[in-house]
Amino acid sequence: MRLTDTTQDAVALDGVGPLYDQIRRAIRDLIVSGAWPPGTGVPPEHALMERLGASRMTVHRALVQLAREGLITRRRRSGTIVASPPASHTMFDILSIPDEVRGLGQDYAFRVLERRDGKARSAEIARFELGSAVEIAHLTLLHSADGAPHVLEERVIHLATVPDAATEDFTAMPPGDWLLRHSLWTQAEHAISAVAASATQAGLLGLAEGEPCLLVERRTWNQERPVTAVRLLYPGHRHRFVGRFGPYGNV
Amino acid sequence: MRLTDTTQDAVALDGVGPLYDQIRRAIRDLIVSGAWPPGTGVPPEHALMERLGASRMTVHRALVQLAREGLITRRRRSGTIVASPPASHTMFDILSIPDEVRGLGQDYAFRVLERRDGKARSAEIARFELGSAVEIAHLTLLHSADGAPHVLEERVIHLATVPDAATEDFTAMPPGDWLLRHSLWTQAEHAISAVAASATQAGLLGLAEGEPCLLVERRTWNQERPVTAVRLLYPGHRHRFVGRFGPYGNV
DNA sequence: GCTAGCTAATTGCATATGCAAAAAGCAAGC
DNA sequence: GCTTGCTTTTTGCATATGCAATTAGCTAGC
Repeated sequence: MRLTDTTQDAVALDGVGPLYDQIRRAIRDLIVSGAWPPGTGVPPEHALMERLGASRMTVHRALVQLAREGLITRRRRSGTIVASPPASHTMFDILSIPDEVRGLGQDYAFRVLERRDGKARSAEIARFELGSAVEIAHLTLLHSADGAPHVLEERVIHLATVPDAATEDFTAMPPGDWLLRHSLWTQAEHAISAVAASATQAGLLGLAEGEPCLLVERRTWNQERPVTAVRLLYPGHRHRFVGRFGPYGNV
Repeated sequence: MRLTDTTQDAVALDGVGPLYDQIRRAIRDLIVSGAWPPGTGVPPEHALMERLGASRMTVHRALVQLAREGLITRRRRSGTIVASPPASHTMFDILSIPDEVRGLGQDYAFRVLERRDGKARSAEIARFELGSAVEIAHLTLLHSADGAPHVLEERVIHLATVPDAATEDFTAMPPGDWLLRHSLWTQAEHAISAVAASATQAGLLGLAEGEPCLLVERRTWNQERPVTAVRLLYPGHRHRFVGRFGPYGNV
């Protein structure tokens, strides 16, 4: 089954800038907007050439660049398909906590401590910088690695953007992973800071009150619409985020 | 004055992979190795074409890609020159603390609290993962923003790699910035964690003992040779590192 | 000396052409 | 059915050509 009939979609050139770049952007927009989801077959160069009235080399140049950017993968004879979004591109990327734990060679488990759906309360509005009166699911979870507390997660999901979340109980998969599969995001904002664990947090994480923790806050949007916001509290003495790179890019 | 006579350097092709990519890598290597420092004029396309026996389009393709990667900048008629390494490419990049503070619109100042040159002592060896008996300069500094403590820096500089550091007193410029101008780096490793401020640290930063701080540790190398290692301690409640991006790259 | 305008160097872009390489799918032979 | 090899589709690469756009540097005129 073909997921998407790409012949129906207008690869629309906007006339600004070089032709190859117009083509590149037009296809990129179809991909990032979700019109061509991962796995979709991109028309072959000859087809695009005719549809766009450009030479094959020009179309080729656009596609090669998209491939280098990781938006598409190309194989001779098989053709070109839309790639899955890269799981990670910096050390603060959207990453799955199960993957993170398993990547360390430890057993992963999680537990939903609390859940409440409905209009956001004032504490939540302040903590997550929400608009007033938005409908959210509010979750608190504890992730553990080899049985020991790993990270404490507090999350809100915007039900207006992700209505399916209302009927999902998050027993099979933590909400972060579920959202990666059931929603799209186009923007994310991360902040990292150091805070002292409150009494409650310390209790859940097995720390003494006031111990330093790394707080990772992340908010994601899909085209201006908020998707989710999460605060991840990592025990500081047990955790480091590490990255390695050179002046001209990651290695 | 021409910094570098590029006509003397061998743009050496290795015969592996596509020609345009061999050319790209050959020129990239001359740049990242320091043979063509920033500002060096890259030979024009016609010259490379003759020297390499390739067509102009092929040479062009290599140069266009290097330009997109930020290694060179190109202007019609003026030609192509080696670009300065990008100051920053993720939120944990090598960045100048003066720039960081001034970017927040605050006044910057710094003070060297302590300095000792000589063989590394055991505490330093442990803290910075040094080899034994390496010659280092060991510095402690306090950076301030609008008169208030901003970050506490503890740094070692490998004198074998950067001998000039021995005769520099770091009054005009903090060592981080000085190193950016007086040494090359090809690799860096960052780690970020949360720690409690010790009594001494708390005193210098104007905190209470035990308050959470963000600890950024960074080590840099130039082709396997260690250049410097630094531990930056930021008051946690006053500091956040923020980054914003989309699934397909920074915005 | 100064300015306006020309010249020429250099990169940017698009096209056409031809061949190479990979690999999916088909056909022939066993 | 299974394998072998051929055909054909699709991308990958290199070249040649021609023109456009930019602009450094020169020149002529004042």
